[in-house]
Amino acid sequence: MRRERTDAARNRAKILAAAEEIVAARGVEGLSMAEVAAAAGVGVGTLYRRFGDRSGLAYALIDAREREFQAAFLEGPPPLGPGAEPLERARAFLGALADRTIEQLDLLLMAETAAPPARFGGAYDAYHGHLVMLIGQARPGADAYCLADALLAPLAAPLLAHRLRECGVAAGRVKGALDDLVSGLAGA
Amino acid sequence: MRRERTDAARNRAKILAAAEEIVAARGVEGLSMAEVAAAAGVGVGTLYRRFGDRSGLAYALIDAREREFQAAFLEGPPPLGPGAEPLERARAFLGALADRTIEQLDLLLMAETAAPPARFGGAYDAYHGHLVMLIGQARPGADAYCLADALLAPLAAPLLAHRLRECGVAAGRVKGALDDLVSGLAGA
DNA sequence: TCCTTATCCGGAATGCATTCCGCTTAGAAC
DNA sequence: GTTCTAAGCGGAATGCATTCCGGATAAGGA
Repeated sequence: MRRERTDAARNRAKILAAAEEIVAARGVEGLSMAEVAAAAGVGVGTLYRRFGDRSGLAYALIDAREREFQAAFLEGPPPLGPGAEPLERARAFLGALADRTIEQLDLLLMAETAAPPARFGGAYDAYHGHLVMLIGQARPGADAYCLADALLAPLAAPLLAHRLRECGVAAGRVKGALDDLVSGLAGA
Repeated sequence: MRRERTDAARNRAKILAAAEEIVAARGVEGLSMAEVAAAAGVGVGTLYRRFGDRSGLAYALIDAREREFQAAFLEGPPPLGPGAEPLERARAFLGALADRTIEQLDLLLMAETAAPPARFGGAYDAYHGHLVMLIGQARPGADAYCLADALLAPLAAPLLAHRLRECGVAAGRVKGALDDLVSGLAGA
């Protein structure tokens, strides 16, 4: 796997910029592959070569704003970063992730039509791995791997979007429920 | 809202039968709207009038096998039906739902591309309501509504499909994790 | 039995994601 | 500077879900 060719890198940047602009102007629904390609001045084939498909493009847009969040929970100050109790970190992490998810709900709604490989790789994997570590510290005997999935699942964009937008549920309640579940893990 | 016209009812049945047949023969991927319409001997417009869209058709196929399950947890014998402790019922229910979800994974994968209204109405609502009742009994003060969503979320088809098929996770582990979470709710 | 009309039907038309493939070019080797 | 080739490019072609709308028809009332 060699370094990306300079024309390819240039095109990637142009595409991302064009996509951001379109999303800002007309929202996520207005984001059609043909239009992004035209705005970026490349062919649609190029777009697919770089991002795989529509949801791959959405993930790329999300990932651009992803780095700082990962830094915060990996090496930032407590309670998110190291220093706090594992379950307290887990609660803080899930709360922060909920906020983040809500912020980018439309983009995530579009991204989550992706096929599993893309969907559960990348950022999901990072979140999952982080939780596995924290749960493993707090409850050495437990199936941290599956518990981490179970705690991440309630933050799926479609469910969140429905509850917050259609049912009038407040974000705080969702976080509260997750807190309860994490707290329940302590006593076993 | 009057009764369905007889020709409409006949077409609905023909469409469902044709769809079942195609799924049995070629799997869910082979299920194209045009093909179902042709096999049923109706126009595609009819199909859309009746089922809304592709995922609506998938839900209709699933719902056909849904009645008996609902009966089991509403009025069947314990531990699924009435008679057992609420949290024990909740564990039994989630375990049974997991089995059921895994059985129909392909159909659900197709159905869950649906927009929220269809996706979180119908069967989901029934499951959710049931859990809300059980959690309410076990923990009067808790936010049963959000906790129920959180416990149902890990059974989302895409996550389950990925973990079981790509990662080699056994179904029992997923159920075990849910058991742990439910058990954690007891001590609070 | 004959009207009336709300409901339903069919399938052509549309729009968009995705694929395909022959052409072009960056960049390494000499 | 020249050559070579893997990587990249464009955009026409394809396939499928979804929409549209003029024509048919079930069903209740006169």
